[in-house]
Amino acid sequence: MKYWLMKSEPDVYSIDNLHKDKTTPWEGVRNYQARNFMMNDMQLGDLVLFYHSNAEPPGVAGIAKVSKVGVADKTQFDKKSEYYDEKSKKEKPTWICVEVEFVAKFKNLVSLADLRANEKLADMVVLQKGSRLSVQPCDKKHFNVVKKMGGL
DNA sequence: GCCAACGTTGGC
DNA sequence: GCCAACGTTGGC
Repeated sequence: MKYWLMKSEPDVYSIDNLHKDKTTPWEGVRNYQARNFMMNDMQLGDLVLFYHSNAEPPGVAGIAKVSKVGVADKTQFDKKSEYYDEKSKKEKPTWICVEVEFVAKFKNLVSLADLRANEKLADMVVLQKGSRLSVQPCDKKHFNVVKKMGGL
């Protein structure tokens, strides 16, 4: 079982949206490194820190888990979508993602400042300089520290 | 709104 | 294959 951190802008899709929807396909990723993590490395049941980016304040809002793998991102075939990719073929979609399922919402958001203040998290990927990747691996020990900070 | 970091594109 | 130009991410 692996652990991950996935970023979403709460104005677009927040932990509350996921709570309401129960599950959601993680569509719209158009970065190969992020896609490859979803396509090659994620497995059913992997746990995910749900991170609110471009938020006030930014931080980890809760936990989700991988509930389906090998999901073709349907926005790549939707001409009206900003994520439309004319080069992608239906028989062999370029953009494969996963479906995630709501697990829990933190009582209190664990802000980026909180993460930075915890020395146990010093080498966590999301805290490294220039770490823009929207899907990134997370150490089990970091996951557990953040989970505890979130009150779970 | 600014800007650092980093990915992508395209000319050569 | 190099690299400059450009675009995007995302914190501040």
